[in-house]
Amino acid sequence: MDEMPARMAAKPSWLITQLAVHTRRLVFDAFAAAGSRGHHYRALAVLHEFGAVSQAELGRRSRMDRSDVVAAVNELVEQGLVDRSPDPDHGRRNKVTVTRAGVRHLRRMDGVVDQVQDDLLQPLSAEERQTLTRLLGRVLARHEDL
Amino acid sequence: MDEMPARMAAKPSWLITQLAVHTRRLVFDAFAAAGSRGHHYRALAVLHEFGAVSQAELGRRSRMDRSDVVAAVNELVEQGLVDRSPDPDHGRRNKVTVTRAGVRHLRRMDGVVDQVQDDLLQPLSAEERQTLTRLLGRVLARHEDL
DNA sequence: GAGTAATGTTGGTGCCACCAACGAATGAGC
DNA sequence: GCTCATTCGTTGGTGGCACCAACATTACTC
Repeated sequence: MDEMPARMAAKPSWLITQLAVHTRRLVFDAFAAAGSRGHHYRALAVLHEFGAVSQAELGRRSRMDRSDVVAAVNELVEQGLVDRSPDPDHGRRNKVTVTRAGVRHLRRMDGVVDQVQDDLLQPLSAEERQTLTRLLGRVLARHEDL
Repeated sequence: MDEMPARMAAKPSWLITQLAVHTRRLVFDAFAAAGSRGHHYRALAVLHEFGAVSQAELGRRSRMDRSDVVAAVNELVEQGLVDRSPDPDHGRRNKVTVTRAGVRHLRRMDGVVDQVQDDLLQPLSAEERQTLTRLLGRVLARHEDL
């Protein structure tokens, strides 16, 4: 691989965005091979951990725009992995729930995701992986609450 | 900010791609405020550090697709920041060079980029920043040569 | 000299984040 | 109660970034 400018190679912003490109590809390929996609996994994860929620809350918890949630839920409904029904207590709101098949699919994808972590962090020791995760978590947290 | 699923919050792949979103926004906004863009900075950095190169090499060194290089160089030429001329020794190849104004612009953008690093890593100490940079660099290097 | 590779260019694709607007419905302040 | 602001689902669209296919032209390899 050709050498890149030194001023770029040393910048955290470059390292993060560039590594994210590779990461996205790993994740995308792994999901694609299993017939799924990132948005789907995120939605299923939210529904599994927080129970039935509205699409709006689903979007907030999975960091997705409302409009993207619509598409994701549409696709998941079509695959029988979630159910969408109007919330009886709440006129406008939808209640989205994972199906049995959805939970099974989520479990499979959990395995896929774990595999990706291993591919991604291959050059690092267990301790280094932990350090990296901790530091990234702190930086991200800072940027999430403003 | 709403809580996200625990299985996601702990995954390096999630932390990296999600932090990259915030990073891209910081970089994009900072560049936009200075009337520039990421591709432009990358191209100028390559030209400044490696001298006059072909568009193909420019793309390889800045991790851009050849087609994206065409657009970036077009725009930079229009702003007078680079010159594009046919390589005399090489029929098909173009020789791209930074202009005086291009170097000045690059220097300004260097300052902008440095500021972004500070915003980005605010919660970390100097030592932690160094650790993070080193770990990210190692992981990225691994994924760049296969 | 013939076949392969590289170059610049055009014109796409797709993911992901995001925005604007809208009608419908809920919630808060008074 | 009634008004006003907010929330919700949905449609349709933007833009950055990475990437791919094809093509004509030129260089490189054997």
